[in-house]
Amino acid sequence: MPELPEVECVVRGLRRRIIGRTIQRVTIHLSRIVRGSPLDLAEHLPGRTFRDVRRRGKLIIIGLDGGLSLLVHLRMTGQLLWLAPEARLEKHTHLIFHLTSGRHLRYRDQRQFGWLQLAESEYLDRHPQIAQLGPEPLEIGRDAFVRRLKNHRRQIKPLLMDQIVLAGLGNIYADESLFQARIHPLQRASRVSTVKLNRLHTAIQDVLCKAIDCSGSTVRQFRGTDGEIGEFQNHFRVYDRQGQPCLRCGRPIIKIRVGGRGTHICVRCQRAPKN
DNA sequence: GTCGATGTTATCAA
DNA sequence: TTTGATAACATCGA
Repeated sequence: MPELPEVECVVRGLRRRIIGRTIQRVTIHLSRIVRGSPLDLAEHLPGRTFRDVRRRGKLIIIGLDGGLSLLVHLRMTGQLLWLAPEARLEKHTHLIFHLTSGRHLRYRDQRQFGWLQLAESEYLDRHPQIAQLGPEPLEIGRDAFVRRLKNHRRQIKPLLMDQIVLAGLGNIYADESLFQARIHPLQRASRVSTVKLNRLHTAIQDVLCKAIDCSGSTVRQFRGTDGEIGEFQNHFRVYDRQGQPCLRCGRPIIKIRVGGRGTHICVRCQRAPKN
């Protein structure tokens, strides 16, 4: 579910809520979602205080005192919810942080693909989930971005979604960015002109920033930390708009399959590659 | 009831 | 090097 903008909104919500709060205990209802030893987590977290929350790609990094960090990946349907202890226990709640204030931070995940993992703060940069990640799309400069993409002969959409190449784009924002830059998702990256790649760099930053301002997109069931839904889905120009007219030229948006993922394009605005 | 799809990613085969 | 298929899982809509 969540891509960079959604994860960024969760991170901001967490910052507002949990910094300075202390964990009293942790209850784990589905141990599979904890990477490493679930017992470690239940043993080492009580007594620790949340110090900072940040994001790297789609990964949430929560710093605790005593040199520990908690990594959380929401994958498709993960949620981190800030709730009163008496709040109804919703289905698919797999883990609960009971804070000394009495509040709950609950991890919920319908499809159970997401995970949490304890890590030593000192070695985060070498953590496999972090060390592998490509640059942040909102931080990389235009020329570095163009050089990075030009290096590859792959189809540009799967390339954009490859977290080693660029960290944070997923299916929705890849489609929206390619449409805005007027690039066909099947185009080989090395064959896209510099002009178009420049445009893509701008498009990605524009789309991601707007989505963050809209609190993300809620297509199925994304929720922020306070349970709020996003509203960027109301601004989609291609994603999930198959059959509806292109907002730029009027041609109906079509849905194709690229790299195994549903992909939305305007065939007039995004010219098909010749090969 | 069945099938295919869903915002992610790891892995394997070709 | 790149791709497609498959798998993890629950739910929804056709």
